[in-house]
Amino acid sequence: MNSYENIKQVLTEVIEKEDVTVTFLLSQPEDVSHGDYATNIAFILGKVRKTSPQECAKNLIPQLKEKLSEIVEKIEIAGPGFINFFLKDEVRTKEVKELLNISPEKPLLSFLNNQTIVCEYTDPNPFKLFHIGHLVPNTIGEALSRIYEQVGAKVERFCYQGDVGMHVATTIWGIENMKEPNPSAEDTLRNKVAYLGRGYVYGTQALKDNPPIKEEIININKHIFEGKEHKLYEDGKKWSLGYFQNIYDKLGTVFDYFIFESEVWQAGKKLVKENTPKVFEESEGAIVYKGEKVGLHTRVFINKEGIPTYEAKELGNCLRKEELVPGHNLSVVISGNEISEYFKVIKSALGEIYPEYAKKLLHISHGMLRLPEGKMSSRTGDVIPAEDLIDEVKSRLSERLEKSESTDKEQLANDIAVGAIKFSILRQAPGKDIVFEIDKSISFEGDSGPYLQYTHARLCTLLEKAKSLGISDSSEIILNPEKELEQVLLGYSKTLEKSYKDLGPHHIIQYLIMLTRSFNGMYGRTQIVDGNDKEKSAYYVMLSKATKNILAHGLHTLGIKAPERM
RNA sequence: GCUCUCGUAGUUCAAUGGAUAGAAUUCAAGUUUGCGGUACUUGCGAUGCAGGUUCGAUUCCUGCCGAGAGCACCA
Repeated sequence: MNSYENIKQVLTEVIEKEDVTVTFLLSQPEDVSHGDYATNIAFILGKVRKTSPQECAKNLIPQLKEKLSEIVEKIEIAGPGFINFFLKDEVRTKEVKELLNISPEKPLLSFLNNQTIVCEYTDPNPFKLFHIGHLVPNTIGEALSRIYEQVGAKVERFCYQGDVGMHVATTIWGIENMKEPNPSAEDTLRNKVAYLGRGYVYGTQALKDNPPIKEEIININKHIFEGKEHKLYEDGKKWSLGYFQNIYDKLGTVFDYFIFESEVWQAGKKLVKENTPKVFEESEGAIVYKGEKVGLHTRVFINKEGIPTYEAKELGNCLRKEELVPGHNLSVVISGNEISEYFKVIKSALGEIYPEYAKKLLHISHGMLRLPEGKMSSRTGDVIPAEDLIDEVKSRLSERLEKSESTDKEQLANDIAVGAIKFSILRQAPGKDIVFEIDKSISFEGDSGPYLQYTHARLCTLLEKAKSLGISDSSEIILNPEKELEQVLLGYSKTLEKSYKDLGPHHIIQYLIMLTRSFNGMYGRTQIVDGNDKEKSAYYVMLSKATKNILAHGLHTLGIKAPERM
């Protein structure tokens, strides 16, 4: 039992003796001078007793002191009635030493032991560009998946892709009519996909200029929906998927399952049909769900052509996940916030048919990624491909990378560029739009991915130097304990817990920035590796190693690589 | 018009109903003979407006003002 659990238990015992059932908080104060832990228990008790929090605190302190004398240096009342706990230095340092054993490979916490979570994210559509907007759900989805894994869950990663529908038919029509030769077989995937993109732009524009061609596109759509043979369709899908895989490799995502709309639309349509008019109803030739009855709005699930829309396909998607991972405990879907309202309708409809499925469905929405230069548009052709953005970030790093000590500079460039982008996405709470400024993201100064990675790389070389000088990492001599750094280090698992409970990877980012700042503070005022005083050095080396461990663990949990050389 | 999300330093972001509202950046002033200075320290600077609940509100409730997204066969 660590000191946190110990104090929490004692507080629980004390409050039980008072014969009140309340929930109190025990947390780390932001300010070191307020001690290692603080509780609001006196406020809660004061409310019940109708006495002042200070008075309650005063009454509690003697028994707390007695029960915690082993680990606590002092206990104080502070401010309007907080009780602050100051650990004995040796107790705190001992707990910091235990951090030397943590590794990203094994889960740090166990809230979700034996639970399985299905997590769907990224969801690019074949035949369309993998644009910078897809980087957001991918980054958030990967980070949340890893957070779930770090609290003990088994996560099955899903990618759901729209390989049928009007966007596909429009692309095919465009390619067939735009009078451009097919790419040769040995051409790069990137070029082949760009070719598909031009087909989509051409088709969209033609449809706008000449609405009657919609008939032709609808015919292509039906043809593909019915699963009939189509050479261009087969090729195009293969190119797209191959290209997507290259990007997943760069981003560091390994999906367990890919679901295609073409394999779930029948099931979705069937479910809707079977539940009409019980759940759905016919309206103007289409089959709709009247969301108004639960405070939402009406949405079309099957259009009057008899083709299922996004909504019905999503129902099929839910059923498919249940088939692939039977009995999973939670199903998370990460998507843009423009879908939020639709998703509520889908969830409500599903809930009328399969309440147990709807109950475990969790939708997490995110904002758009915007570049200061201008707005994105998916129809006019000025969409920015994700790969172009990664390349642009890489090229701006090139000057820095010339003096790098790394042996694989291409890999390093990718890791820093992707890390910079991911950091920018994860640094704020999911939901709001993200303004991505390339130069700030790679600045190496201030809040940035490269800043964290660089601190990690410096720690690695520092520790190697210590090792080569024969300095151990477990000194018994601690003259001036680095209280602040130790406290921050001990706060990591609480931060991870908070990130899990809030579904907010940004808490980890905030924490890592605080950690590196705190470490760099010590680095600036102390000589860590000192061959002339190995005993004293050992303590600082221990702190450095713990910092490196936590930093590596945090970055890994966010899906950001932590290179050992930069 | 209706629904949802959101208004915090000049700018980009934080803050389970709690202590002096934190960071970063910009600007100004410093530190460092020592391991990667791509560091560290100090200063300037903010809760849209008006009520309410509470010992305590950036957080919860109501109204107003402002921004974005969605509102029937696209995804």
